[in-house]
Amino acid sequence: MTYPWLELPADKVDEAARQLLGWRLTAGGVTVRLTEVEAYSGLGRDPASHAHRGMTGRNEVMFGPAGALYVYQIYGMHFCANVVCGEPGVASAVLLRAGEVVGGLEAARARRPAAKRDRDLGAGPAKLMQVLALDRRANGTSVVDGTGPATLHEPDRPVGAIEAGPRVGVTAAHDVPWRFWIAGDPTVSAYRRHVPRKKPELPVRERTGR
DNA sequence: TCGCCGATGCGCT
DNA sequence: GCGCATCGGCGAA
Repeated sequence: MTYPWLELPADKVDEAARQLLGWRLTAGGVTVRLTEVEAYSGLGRDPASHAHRGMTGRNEVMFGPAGALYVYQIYGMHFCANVVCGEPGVASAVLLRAGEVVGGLEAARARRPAAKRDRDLGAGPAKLMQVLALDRRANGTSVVDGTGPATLHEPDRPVGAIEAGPRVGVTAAHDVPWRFWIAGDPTVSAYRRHVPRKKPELPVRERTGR
């Protein structure tokens, strides 16, 4: 199989994100059709990118070859995955935000008992990971050469219209419309602007003077 | 449907 | 020690 987005240079990560819509990710006996993604630039000018401040132990994979999964843990309990794009040395990546379960429906339902409707099964970056039974062990594995737990396959039907808007849950660079989704798809969550978690009121605890 | 909130681990300053 | 590219349950509207 050929992966056109795999060949795109790092500065075209937004184009890679668009191209990834409609591709099918298979892992753990479940297949998901990508309906919502976000681009993150590795050029050093994207403050929202995990790689914005250079290479660290966590984001190391982002600096490697395209086609690898960059998996990170968020809020201590969830995992999210990116597909690394662009040439090695530049940390561009595409976050997988949502998808429609198109294979292995029973397994998907079993893994996400909280989902009330099938369209909710993969409607979120961490939900995708749950449905596909992927976690930190998938970090650094390839989705293009068959050696990893997850594999990407080209779309089996036309993708149709694509829409774009600001990225979700991102504090910085709110003006960049680098979230892409398949227009009208029910698995795409409504956009919510990032609300900084309200800091709990300063502890009213009196200084005990001790 | 929306908004708030707690859960919970760890990377990074 | 702070804050996070989140999710699900709850109560209010």
